[in-house]
Amino acid sequence: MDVSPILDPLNEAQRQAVTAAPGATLVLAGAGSGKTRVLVHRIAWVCHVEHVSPYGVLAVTFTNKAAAEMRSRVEALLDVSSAGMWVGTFHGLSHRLLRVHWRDAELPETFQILDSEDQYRLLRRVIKGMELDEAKWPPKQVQWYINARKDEGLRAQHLMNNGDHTERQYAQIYSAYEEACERAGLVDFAELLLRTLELLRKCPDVINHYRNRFHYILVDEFQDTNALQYAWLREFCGDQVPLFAVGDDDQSIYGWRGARVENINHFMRDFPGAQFYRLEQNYRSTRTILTAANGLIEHNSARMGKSLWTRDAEGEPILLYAAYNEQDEARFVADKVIDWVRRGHRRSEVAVLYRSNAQSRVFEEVFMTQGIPYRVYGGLRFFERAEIKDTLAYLRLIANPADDPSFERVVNLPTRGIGERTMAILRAHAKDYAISLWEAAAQLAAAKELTTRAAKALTHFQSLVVQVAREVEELPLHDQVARVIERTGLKSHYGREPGEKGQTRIDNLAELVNAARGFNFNPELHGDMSCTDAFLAHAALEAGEGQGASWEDCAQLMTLHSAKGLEFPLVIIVGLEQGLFPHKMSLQELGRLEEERRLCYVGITRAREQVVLSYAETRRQYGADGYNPPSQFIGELPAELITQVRPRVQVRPPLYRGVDTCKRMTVDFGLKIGQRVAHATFGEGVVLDCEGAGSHARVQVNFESAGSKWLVLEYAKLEAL
DNA sequence: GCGACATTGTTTTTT
DNA sequence: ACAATGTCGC
Repeated sequence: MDVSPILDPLNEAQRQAVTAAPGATLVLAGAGSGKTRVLVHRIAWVCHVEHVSPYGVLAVTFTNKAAAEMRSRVEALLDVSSAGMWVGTFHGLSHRLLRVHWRDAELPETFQILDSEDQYRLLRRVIKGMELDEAKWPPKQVQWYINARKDEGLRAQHLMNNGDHTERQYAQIYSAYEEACERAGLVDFAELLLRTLELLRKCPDVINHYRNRFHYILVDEFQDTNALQYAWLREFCGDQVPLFAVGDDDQSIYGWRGARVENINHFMRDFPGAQFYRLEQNYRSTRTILTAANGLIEHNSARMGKSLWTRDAEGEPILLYAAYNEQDEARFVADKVIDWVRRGHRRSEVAVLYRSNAQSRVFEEVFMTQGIPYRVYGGLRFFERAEIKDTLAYLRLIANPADDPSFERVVNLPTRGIGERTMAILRAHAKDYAISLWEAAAQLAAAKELTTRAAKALTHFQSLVVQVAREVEELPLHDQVARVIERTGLKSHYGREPGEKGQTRIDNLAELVNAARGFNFNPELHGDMSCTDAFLAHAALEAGEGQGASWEDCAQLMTLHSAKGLEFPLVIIVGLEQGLFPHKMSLQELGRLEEERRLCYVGITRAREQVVLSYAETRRQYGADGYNPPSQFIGELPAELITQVRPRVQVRPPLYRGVDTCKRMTVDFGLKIGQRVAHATFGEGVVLDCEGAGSHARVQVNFESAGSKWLVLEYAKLEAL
C-alpha cells in the first residue's frame, strides 16, 4: 500500500501524530498548524495501514460545517464514499443513535427536537403553569440553569433535595419541564446527548454493539467539550477503543457555555500512557502576527504551553488606530477596506471582528453610505425565522398531535378566534388529566364546556389539521410543505402583512418548499424515520446560514467568536477598549479575563497578512457616552510590532455637555471633551470627561503613554493642542 | 384582536 | 439609544 499521499503533505510533527501507534492520542494543535489535516490524514492512516474499515471510524465535531468539511476531505483523500462513515456533530450523532434505539431510550418513535427558542417558549409555559412569577424566575435564566445541569449530566431528580430554596425551585421547574417534554415527545439539544449517554450506560447490548463497531474515535476542537460530551466520548471508548483528540487550549473561548479545557488534562489522566503531540508550525500568518499572538497569550497563566512559529516572512507591522468615537472608527475601517481593494485585493479577504453583535451597526451604516458591500455573520438563521417555524409547527402537529408547543404556536395562527381565555381552560384541563392540549381540545369541544364560539373555533382548527394531514399523507415532502402553507392559511396571513415584510416572508416560505425539495432523505443516515421527521430534525439540527451565501464580493463582519476556525488576509479587530474587550463582565475573575485574552488571540491568529487594531476614545453605549481606556491587550502586545496610525484631520464634531464644568473648561482653559492636550510630565492625550466646578474642576485625560488620569484643572497646566 | 404606550435588558453561540 | 417584549384600552 502506497502511503505517500497520506504522509507526503505533512511536516514532521504532523506525521508523527498521524502515524502514532494505536492508542489514545492527544494532539495540541496551534492555530493554523494543520489541525484538520492531521485529523483527516489520521483517518486515512488507520484505514489504510491498520486496515480499519471506514465504517469503523467515528469522528465527532461541534459544528455541521466542520463535519461537512471533514467528510469531504476524507473522501478526497481516501477516494471512497464517506456515506457509511460516522462523521458528525455530537448532536447529530446522538440523534441518529436515538432514532435507532428509541425504544431503549424510552422515547416515542416520532420524537421531535426542540431548538433553543422552542425550549424557551415551553419553559415559559411551564413556569406560568406552576403559577410562578416570571420576574422572579426568569425563563432565560431557568433555561440556562437546566442546560447547564444537563451538560453536567444532572437530572432534576438529582437536584430536588439540594441547595437553598431558590435552587430547589429551579429544580422543581426543571422537573416540570422534563415532564412536559416527556408528554409531548420532545427532546432539547442537551437532552440528545444526555439521553444517549444514559442509553449507553443502561443498555449493555447497545454499548457493546458500538464498541465492537467503532475501532477508532476522533474528536475535533477537544478544548470545547463540556463534561457531558467528554463522558459521551469516554462511554464510546470504554477501555478498548482509542480516542484521538485534537484541540488547542489557547483557543478555548467557550468556557462560559460549559466547555471545560480541563478535559485536556483529564485526558492524560483518564487514558494513562496516552501519546501527546504538539503542532506549533503555523502555515497561515506572517512572523509579525505570530510574534504578536505569542506575546499576548503568554500573559495567560493556565496554559499547556505552546509557541507558534513560521517560515514565512516578517510581514507588515500591526497597525493601531485610536479613533475619537465609534463613527470615526468605522470610517477608518471603511477607508482600510477601500484601500485594500484599491491595491488589487478582494473585499471578502477583509474581516472586521468585534466583541459583541451590537457593534456591527455602526459599521453597517458607514459601509452602506460608502457603498462597500458587506456581509454580517450571525443573527437569525433560515430555519429560525418565525414564518418557517410556524410552518414546521403545523408539520410537527400533523406528525404528532401531542406536540403541545407546536399546538400553542399555531392554534391561533392565522387568528381563528382562539384566545387567551380558551387556551387557559384548555391548559387547565390538559394539566388536570395529564393529557395533551390536542386531546383536551377534543374533549372540551365535545363536552360542551366551552362557549359555542370557542368550541366551534377549536373544532375547526382540529379538523383542518386532520384534513391537511390526510391530504398530505401520500405526497412527496416538498408538496406536503407547500400544501401546509396553502391550506393552513399561513400564506394569505403573511401576504396581508404590509410592506416589504410580508413579501419577504412569502419568499422565505417559497424557499422552504425549495429546501424541502432539495432535502436528501438518506436511509443510511435516517434509518426508518419518515422523510418528514428527517426533514424536521434537519431543520432543528442545521438551522442553516444567517444569510444566503452572497455571490458578491463582500467585506466580512462578525464577532470574534464566530471567526474561530476561519482565516482572512486582513483582519481588523475593533473596539479594543477596556470594558468592551475585554468585556466588563469578565474583568472580575482572572479565569474569565484569560478567556477574553484567548479570544483576542483567536482574532489575531485569523490573519494571514495583516492585523489592524482600533479603539474609540469615546463610545455611545446604551444611549450614553462612555469613555473606555484602551484595552489592556494592546499593551500586552510587543510594542515594537505596532505602528500607531495618526488621525488624518480632526473629523469628529466636538461634543458638548450641558454642565458648568464644560462651559468653564471651554471658556477658561480652551478645552473640550475630545480635545487633544499636552501635559508637562504625561505627554499628549485626549480629554475624556470632566466633573466638578471652580477650583475643584477636574478632567479625565487619556494619555498616550501614561494611560488615563484625572487631573485638577487649576494645577495641571494642560496645554490645548 | 389590534394598535398605542410602558417596561426591560442589552457578551460571546452551536446544536 | 433601542429593540423587543408586555399591558391596556377599544
